Amino acid sequence: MLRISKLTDYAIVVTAAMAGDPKRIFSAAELSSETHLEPPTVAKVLKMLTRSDLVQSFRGASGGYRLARTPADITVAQLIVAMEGPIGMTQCSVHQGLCSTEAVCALRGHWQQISRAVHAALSEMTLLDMTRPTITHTLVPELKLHNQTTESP
Amino acid sequence: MLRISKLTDYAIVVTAAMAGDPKRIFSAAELSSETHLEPPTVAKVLKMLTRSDLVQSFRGASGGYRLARTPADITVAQLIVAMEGPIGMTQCSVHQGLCSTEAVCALRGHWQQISRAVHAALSEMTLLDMTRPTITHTLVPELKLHNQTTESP
DNA sequence: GCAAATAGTACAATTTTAGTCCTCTTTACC
DNA sequence: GGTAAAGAGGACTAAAATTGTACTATTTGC
Repeated sequence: MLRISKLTDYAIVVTAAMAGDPKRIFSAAELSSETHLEPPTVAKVLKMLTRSDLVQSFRGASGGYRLARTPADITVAQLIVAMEGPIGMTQCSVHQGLCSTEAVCALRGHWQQISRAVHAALSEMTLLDMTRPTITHTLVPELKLHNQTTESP
Repeated sequence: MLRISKLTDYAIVVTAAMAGDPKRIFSAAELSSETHLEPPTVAKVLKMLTRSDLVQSFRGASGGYRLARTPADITVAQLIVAMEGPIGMTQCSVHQGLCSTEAVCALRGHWQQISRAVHAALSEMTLLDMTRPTITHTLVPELKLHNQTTESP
């Protein structure tokens, strides 16, 4: 299915919640009840995002977390990279020399191109976009055509 | 890392090998030695691709496999879909109603948009492209060369 | 009929991922 | 200063997905 991990998914849910009030400092517990995710999970995600400087943390009593930048300046690509490491669809497109068939396989360069294209697509969507209604935003030219509204959340 | 499964990777290696001589019928054993992948693995991949009509199979003695279309008409997106099912980065972008937070999470429509964008990027790269030297082809949305409109699922 | 080849299914082992818990450090406030 | 709230960091367990393989059945050419 070409999927991101659940933890990455959670990271986006949590940061999208924070984007609703970008200046405010949220405790992990608050974000947990707002997103309906388990407290330990939310805490784990926030720690990871802090290490990548996508959110700022404040320790001590009345501490918590806040987005490090405005929602418009945080992309889905950045969030995915923070949680999973470099975007690459195959091992060989990220690390050289780990694949046993690398010597006889000419595909590595192509995978790198594909990964860059996917990365570019993911860089088009910001956290601000994620907080807006679905229909307004278009990502790639062709997609303007079939812009259907499939859901009502 | 946002990756495809190894089996999907193998599928592309195997079909890329077949693309070198699109008319020829290859046995699974031949493709195994050509790609340096284990015979059972190659067999498994070919069976899956056959079910999705990306390769044709010929049973019986002197049987084997052949690409069902020309390499230019088979995209990486199609191969990924054949191996992994619909491209969707989260469960909710493929199946409705399985995510427990769906009721309170407004992200589903956005994930569908993102998935379509990724699908579009993956539809730009064909098996023919994969057999060519790396440097010539660029794929990043801004530099897009050809607009082939493959349908989104 | 026999040999070569694919079809289909099932399975065991490995690897990843998820989720939780525990201890330590920092800070606000009385 | 003491205490409680909150994050930091790491370790660990359980569960799930992925892999790779094996086995049996079926088809076809000679």
